[in-house]
Amino acid sequence: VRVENEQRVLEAAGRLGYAVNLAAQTVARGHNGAVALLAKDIADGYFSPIAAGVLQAADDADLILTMGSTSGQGERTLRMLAGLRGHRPRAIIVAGSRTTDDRNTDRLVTALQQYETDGGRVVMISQPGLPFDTISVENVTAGRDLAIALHGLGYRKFAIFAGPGNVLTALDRTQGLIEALGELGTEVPVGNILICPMTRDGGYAAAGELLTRNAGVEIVIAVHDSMAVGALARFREASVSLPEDLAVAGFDDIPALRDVTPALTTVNIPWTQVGQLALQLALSERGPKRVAEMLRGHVILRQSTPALT
Amino acid sequence: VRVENEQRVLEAAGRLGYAVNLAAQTVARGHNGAVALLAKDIADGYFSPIAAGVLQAADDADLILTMGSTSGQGERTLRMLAGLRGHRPRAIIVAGSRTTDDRNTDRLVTALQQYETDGGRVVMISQPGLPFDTISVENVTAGRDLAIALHGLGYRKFAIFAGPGNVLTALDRTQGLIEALGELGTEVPVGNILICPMTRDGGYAAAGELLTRNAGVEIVIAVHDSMAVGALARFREASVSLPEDLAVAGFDDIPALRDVTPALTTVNIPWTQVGQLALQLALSERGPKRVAEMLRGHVILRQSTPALT
DNA sequence: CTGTTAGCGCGTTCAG
DNA sequence: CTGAACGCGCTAACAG
Repeated sequence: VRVENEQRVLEAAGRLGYAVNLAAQTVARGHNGAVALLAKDIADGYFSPIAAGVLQAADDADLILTMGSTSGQGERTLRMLAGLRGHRPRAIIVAGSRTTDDRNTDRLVTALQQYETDGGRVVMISQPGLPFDTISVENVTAGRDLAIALHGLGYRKFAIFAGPGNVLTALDRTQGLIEALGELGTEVPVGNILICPMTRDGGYAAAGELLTRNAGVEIVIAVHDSMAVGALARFREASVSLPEDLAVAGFDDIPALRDVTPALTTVNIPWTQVGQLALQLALSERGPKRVAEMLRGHVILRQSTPALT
Repeated sequence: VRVENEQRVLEAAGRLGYAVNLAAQTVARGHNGAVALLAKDIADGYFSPIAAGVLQAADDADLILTMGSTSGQGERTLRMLAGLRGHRPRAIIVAGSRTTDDRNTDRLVTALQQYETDGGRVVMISQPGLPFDTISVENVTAGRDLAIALHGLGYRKFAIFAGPGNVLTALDRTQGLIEALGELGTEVPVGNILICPMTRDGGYAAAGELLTRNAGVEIVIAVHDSMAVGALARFREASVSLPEDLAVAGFDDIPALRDVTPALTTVNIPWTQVGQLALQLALSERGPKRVAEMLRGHVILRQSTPALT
């Protein structure tokens, strides 16, 4: 293109206040260049670290991210997916733990495969075992590592805020905890394993429940930090001194932990890296065989779980 | 439409995995039905209550919200606006305090007027004095009310974390504080007014600065809660007992205050209502004369500012 | 109520 | 390197 003409056009465009019509581009090209994130199980007000990881990765790649969050409802997830598809994203990333009893998984898979047939790209986060490229996290190992670390500090009387009974992430972490403790000779009484929503308020409620039982517990482990934060608030209300009277630990190392007292022991999960890998995968061509990568977390000991002397 | 035919079409659509092409709809209709939120000055990790208010309102109205956040940079805001326009939203809401020295305001106004000419709808939040429909907040009054309340509790030695020197919201709140205190006979020494970014980290840094000065202050007022939360963290690190040795107050009543100790005194700003009004305005036809509504906040006293005896 | 037709703004040909 | 023509999937306007 001649420079002179380019200038002339640009100048005219500026004068007339022209703005590209991305919708028209999308129609002509078949997709809109953006990546969609379909997130289930977003925890509470504290924005899910999963989403945050993908978001940051998208930002670094200078990519637009369309987001849809559904409250774990299978039916709603399907509707949301249909809506997202309407925008013709070049890739869809599905994040959030799968549940053991979701009858809609099949329909989800079908819809996503349909989308792939239409030329889209699908990447799953935290949902191993589905027929798509997947990035996930070693939740059982994370549970084991945390249990071993805390047992090493001298803790023996555990309570576990185990999350809902059907969320795989919660189940895996709980399993890891119980398994490792068992191998170390420490049993967790069934009564000390509390089922509750994986949210701040869920942790708050479970803490209240635990208080009424007076179970002589030394430490509470919540399978997600947001629950641990809620528990902290409830214990504080009940004038339990932390961490002297009771230790607390969580999982994920969410950013909100910065402003919590005492500083919370947790298992850092490299969500940013998960997000980057997922995005990278989403932008790449689909290979002949399915990618299935697993990442590990690492325990971070902080003031909420001092060594018992 | 005959029910029989509708069924037949729907069934075929499901079988073929049909998904509407919203982009094509947008091209044909001229806009995409969504409302865009162009937010400046998003505070820190804690998502701006302004955006949260609009988001909630949009959710209630079952509307899709396109968001663009710019870090207060005038140049970037313009580029972002161009990008948003490309998506053909039916309305654009511009949120975030205006600054006194932004040379790009004129260009922003021009671009937005161009958009209005093309049939779009523009609504401003917190930026009074611009030629568009506007919802804003009485920041001077909020400052005055908080000052009067705290003076009433017995406080006389104030420090103010005043935010950046060019953000109108920060300036107005600071002005209200100083004015009202002056009328009550309490002067705030210029050295006790700290300029800092309107973020958690800004408050954290300002608190550190204040500690080195040893100014004999009874109470710190930050012009935004996120700064107050940061200050809390810094004071705690320095083993200042709160609120015994030092009181702290903020503005906005952001949700993150729930998990902060001690509970923070603040001025609740009805951001949800602001968001609702803005959205309502954005969906309505533009009237002959400009709408300019002002909302008031109200002081909430909590444990961080006990009465001095 | 139904079938038909003309654009919407842009990418992608294919000639000039 | 440039201009013209076609088609993307859909809405709106119109005729049957």
